Amino acid sequence: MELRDRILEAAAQVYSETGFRGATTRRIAERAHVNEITLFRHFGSKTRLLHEAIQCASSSTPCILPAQSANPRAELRIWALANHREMFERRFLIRTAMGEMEERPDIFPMDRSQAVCAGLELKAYLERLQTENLIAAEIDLRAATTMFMGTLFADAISRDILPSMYPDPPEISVDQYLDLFARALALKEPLS
Amino acid sequence: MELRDRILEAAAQVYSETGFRGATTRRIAERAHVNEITLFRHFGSKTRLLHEAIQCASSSTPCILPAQSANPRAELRIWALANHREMFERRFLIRTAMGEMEERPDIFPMDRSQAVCAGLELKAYLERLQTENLIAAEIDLRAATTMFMGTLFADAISRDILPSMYPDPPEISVDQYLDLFARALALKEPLS
DNA sequence: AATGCAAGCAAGTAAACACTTGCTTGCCAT
DNA sequence: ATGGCAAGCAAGTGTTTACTTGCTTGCATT
Repeated sequence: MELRDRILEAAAQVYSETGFRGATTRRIAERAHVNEITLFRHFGSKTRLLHEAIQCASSSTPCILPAQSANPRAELRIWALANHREMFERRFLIRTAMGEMEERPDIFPMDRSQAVCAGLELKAYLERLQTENLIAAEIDLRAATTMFMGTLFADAISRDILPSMYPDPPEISVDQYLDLFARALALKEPLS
Repeated sequence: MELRDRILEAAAQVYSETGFRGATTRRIAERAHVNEITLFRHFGSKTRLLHEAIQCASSSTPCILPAQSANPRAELRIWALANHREMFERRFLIRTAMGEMEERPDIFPMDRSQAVCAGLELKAYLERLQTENLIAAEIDLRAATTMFMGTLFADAISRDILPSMYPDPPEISVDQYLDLFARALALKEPLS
């Protein structure tokens, strides 16, 4: 079962680089070191192959924020870095899929994407902190979540094409974002 | 000279919807209600036509922050809304161009894009406020600028494909972002 | 040794693509 | 009225595309 995975990986790569129209069966076959006909024997059509390949390439194991928060600042740091890394590693796929979203809305399940799930998890985590009075009560946590996720997302997909805007490595940038975010939320550390 | 502009507009539209490969000369000609050959007579080749069309479609008149800030909060609100609107209206072009950035890096001049210029302007504006002690001195304004621009940018290009994440209209969302941003900066209003 | 299956190879099909050529039509200024 | 110019139309070029068919090769199981 090694060949099938090799084809799927090649297809996802070529799609990420050149989009649906640019991902010709010839190019995918070359990248996978496989005869073009093998693609059709395994997946039936280019469309089905790319669907499966993108599904595979976009699935990920979500990073989880702890239910009991001992050190919110440190926990958020680890979580934000992990999520930024996930999005950054998939930036080619994300950018291409977003660019083709109107033409092929079903090829990339945005509703269950990394960013949306992570956003929901972050919001739940912050709400817990708010009930523990570690976050000011008047803060709108949905806007805060959207703002922070937007910051991480924009960084992950723009960093490599706008180097002048993102001169620092992700670890430093995420720290800076978290500093500002903590100020905005008036985040307090829990007692002892 | 109306025909030339009609072709350019049609080309930019079709490109935004379907990308470079999808923007066939036939489709562009149909959209512009023009014979396909007219495209070649006017622009020589598909590549040159699309280059010019995208150049046209991405040029914009930047919204300017005042040099003397009387009411930072209100000034930032107007500025942020105008910039969000600019990006939102061009979201199809931005998404498509970003998706094809590696394959065709020169087709969309990202370095001089709306977002980058706006970011520089915002940073200069905030630095002025910081020298007037309206912003806490220890704030890293470059990170703050990147964060706010990232929030605006992610909102503008994701809002229509992730409605569950952006339920409020832009005017309300931008207000919420500004609330949080002002808290993060510890922004004060100038005296009298 | 015989069978079956997975993969490769050669060749071809119909459609779409960018772009060209030759000729016709309509309009505007002289 | 006549000339020039901008646009349309018809037809065709060579290339690339997804996908098919017929046949061969190699390997693993019985």
